[in-house]
Amino acid sequence: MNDLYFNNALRLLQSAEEIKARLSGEFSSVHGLSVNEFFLLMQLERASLHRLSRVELAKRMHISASTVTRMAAPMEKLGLLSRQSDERDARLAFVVLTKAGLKKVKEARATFSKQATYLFQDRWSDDELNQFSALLHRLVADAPGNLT
Amino acid sequence: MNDLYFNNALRLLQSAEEIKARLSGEFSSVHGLSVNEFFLLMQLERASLHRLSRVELAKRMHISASTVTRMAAPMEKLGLLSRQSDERDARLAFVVLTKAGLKKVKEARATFSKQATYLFQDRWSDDELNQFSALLHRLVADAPGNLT
DNA sequence: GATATATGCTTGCATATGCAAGTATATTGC
DNA sequence: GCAATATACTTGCATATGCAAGCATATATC
Repeated sequence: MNDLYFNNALRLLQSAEEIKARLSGEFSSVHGLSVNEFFLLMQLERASLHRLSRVELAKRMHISASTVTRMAAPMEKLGLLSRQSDERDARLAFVVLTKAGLKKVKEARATFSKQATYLFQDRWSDDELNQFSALLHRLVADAPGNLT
Repeated sequence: MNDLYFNNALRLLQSAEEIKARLSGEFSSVHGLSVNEFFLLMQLERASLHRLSRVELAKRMHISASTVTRMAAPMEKLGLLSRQSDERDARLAFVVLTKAGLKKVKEARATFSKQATYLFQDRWSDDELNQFSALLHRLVADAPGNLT
């Protein structure tokens, strides 16, 4: 058992929980979104044509296909998403970001950015931030849903 | 909006999700535990007298008190935990790690460590690991449930 | 071209979790 | 010492999520 590996992984997970806990309150009150819904919008914002099949979205978000179905339904009612079928493959049901969805994700991104700033600013230097960013990049660069 | 802060926070959250997704499968099949149950055991392992009140445990884990109640019940049936009241304050119901629970958390820690090793080894040098660890420490050092 | 297999999505059920209300006990203010 | 308030825990309800089964469509095999 290597304590250096162990501690790093543990600290990373605990840091993520801290951040997520801090984000979730503001997200729901200000934007009416959960953090996961925000991530879904970001995946679509980044995708070509602002759309993804449900299965692809599930893979990128590390969630099940059924969860995508159920997450998308209420956001579609709110007008943030719409549904689009594929002409060639009738099985496909794309989740598409609407104009309103695009606006929403940009607003929510500002909240996320503000919280991230609180977290790192005054605690880390720009050099350290860049180091950290480069190291994390190696962990997520080849992940299917990497948003950075 | 500062993209450096934003990207770091996002990468950190995405890395954590990657790791958690990778861990959860092996944890449930090998140890019969969820990752969160493992974290609960680790909190108790680290606590003085191997015990914590439910409220304190909830704070350290960023979960609600009711979730602690419900997580502890089945683990108590399995003999990993027991319940202890306080003589002075009858409201308190400590969650106590049993001998079997201590054994289980040590086994599970080996799994966690193995996965952490897969993740970082060959990708990061020891120097980088130490840098990363120090930076993360600043994020979680003052958190109530910091396990490192 | 018919059958078998694979893929994408949805739905039923089980589990996990938070919030708010309820209950029991402690503490505070007077 | 009593009433008001605070704290610790539990429970009912609502929401979120995964798994497995089911359905529709596509692809492969022959």
